[in-house]
Amino acid sequence: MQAMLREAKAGLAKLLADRTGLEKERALQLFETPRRPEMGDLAFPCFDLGKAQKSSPAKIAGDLARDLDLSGTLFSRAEPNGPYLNFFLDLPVFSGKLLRKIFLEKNQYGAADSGKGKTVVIDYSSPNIAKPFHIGHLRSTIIGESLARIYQFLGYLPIRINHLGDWGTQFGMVLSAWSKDRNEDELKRQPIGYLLQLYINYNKQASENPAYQEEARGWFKKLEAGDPETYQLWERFRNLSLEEFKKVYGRLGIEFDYYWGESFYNDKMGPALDQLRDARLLETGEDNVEMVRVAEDLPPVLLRKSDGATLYATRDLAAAIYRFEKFEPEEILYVVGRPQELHFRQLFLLLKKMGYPWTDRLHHIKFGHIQGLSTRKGAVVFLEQVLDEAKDRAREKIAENIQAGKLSPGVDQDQLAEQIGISALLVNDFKNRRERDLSFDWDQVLNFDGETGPYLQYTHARIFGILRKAGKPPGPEVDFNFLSEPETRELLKKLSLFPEIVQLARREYEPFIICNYLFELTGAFNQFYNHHRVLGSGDSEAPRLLLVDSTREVLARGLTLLGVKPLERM
RNA sequence: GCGGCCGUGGCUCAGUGGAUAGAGCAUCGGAUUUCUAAUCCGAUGGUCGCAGGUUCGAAUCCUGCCGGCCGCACCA
Repeated sequence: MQAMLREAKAGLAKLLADRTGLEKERALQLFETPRRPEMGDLAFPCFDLGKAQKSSPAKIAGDLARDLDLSGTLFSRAEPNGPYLNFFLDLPVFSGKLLRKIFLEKNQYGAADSGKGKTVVIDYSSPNIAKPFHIGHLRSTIIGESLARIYQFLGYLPIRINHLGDWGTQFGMVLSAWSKDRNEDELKRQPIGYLLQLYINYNKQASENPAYQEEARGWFKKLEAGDPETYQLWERFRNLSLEEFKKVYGRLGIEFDYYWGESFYNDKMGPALDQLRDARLLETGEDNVEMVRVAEDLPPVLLRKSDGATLYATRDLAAAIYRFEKFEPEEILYVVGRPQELHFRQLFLLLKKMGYPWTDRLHHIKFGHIQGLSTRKGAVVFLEQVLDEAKDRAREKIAENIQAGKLSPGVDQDQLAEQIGISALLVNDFKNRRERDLSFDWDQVLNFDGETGPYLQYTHARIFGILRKAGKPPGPEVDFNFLSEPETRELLKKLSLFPEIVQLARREYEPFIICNYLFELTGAFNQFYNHHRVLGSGDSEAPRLLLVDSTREVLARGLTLLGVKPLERM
């Protein structure tokens, strides 16, 4: 699974294929990483060969170890170990190749042009207008942003779309509530909080009194019909909410290309519905609702309510068609929670039924929802609260470090605390595979020890410390024979994995893979750091400086791909 | 009821066909005259939910059961 440099493996695979008759591709797949470093750097299990040759895997491993000619490869020797054939890197050759490559490619190490000329539309974040940005929205926001950066790094042109929830019946409620009891001062003071309050109160009343329900629907119909006054009011609410959201995006360093909320597709749904009608896919059900049956074992997709108003699915339908026609993307990614899995399955099937040939380019990038995100009293936790608490915690540590003389009092403490807090929050999320439900735990978010954002940042800052004090820039003309200790070897191997890690993260739409890798990388670096000095280490100094600088390059790039800004001191 | 996802040390999670199942937190013990101790080293801790099956080999694949979460026509 974990792979060394691709060429290194490919070379070995060819050797093995020539010698044994095994297919090269198959051999390539079989490579593994040995359980423990002493066993070797790359392992080849011989079970398949044993079966094919009707011989014992252990004997085959032994024979191969004796017969293979490794000259010209990155490996110096092969050793049988039971049914495994273990290869050992020729470290000076390997480190020389690797570190020179990173030195030359700089922040493009791991990048690719496989996405050149291709566009990918990413639909993410998408909070609801008039509702607070709580930490449940964080996942979509940061996963989407990270994917955008990963795609960009691989040469794609990402289109970042924020599919704001700015349309729908719930808006009718807010408008209706406002019409009954408005408070301009409150709206100015805390726009989202106030609009939310209107919505909550109204919703409560509506559940008891059907007349309220009716009235809200009436307001939404009016809005959808384009009534100027209603539209203006709606637009005002929308802008107020958007301003609030942009504050959060600013803190996270995120900029969208388009804020095309659901309202944006208001005039694009008609044609889509006509098309469905022409194709005789649209059926009329109970109370005149209009719907399409997409599969026998799935519920039908409702596209029009009995009062003629549209639904979420109608807008998503129009959006998909519009986006595809406008951008002709290689892929459209919907970074939306797993509870909406059925909705997207239906949507994709619906588009397929309409005859669009690109429906296999649509992907629902689902993620688990956050458990326990409410306070003891049961209120939702706002994202900004969490961010501010993490920031406070970081501020304490910064103050300690200044006191201890590890950090100059001149640093921008607020900016630093902000960045550390953000990394804590983001990494707390990226630590887990995205489809898993995430348990939100204050103690965990505010703990800066171990596998955390601050750990990654701290490692980066330490590296900067060394480079700052080195006094001279690292160079590639060094004696690679001095990079030989076990800790050094492990760090080098981790560095070599980065390009494939990025590819894998894209293939699986999984920022976690990069995050997890960064923990392996920084873990290896910190072991190296605690066992070996760089500055003043004589002949080792120059090669170690190059190694450390390469680590900085990869760590900084990895953090950036996660949406985290690397810190130079902390 | 139907469908989907999940069940791995006290807690949070990696590992999804291969070697003695890993990490972080927590607990206990240790490391700093020298590049930041937000670090590192060590110890304790697991019948991988349960029962069958497939395989040379299963945490991983198949079947059944138990437990939890989510979704299932006019919310988004």
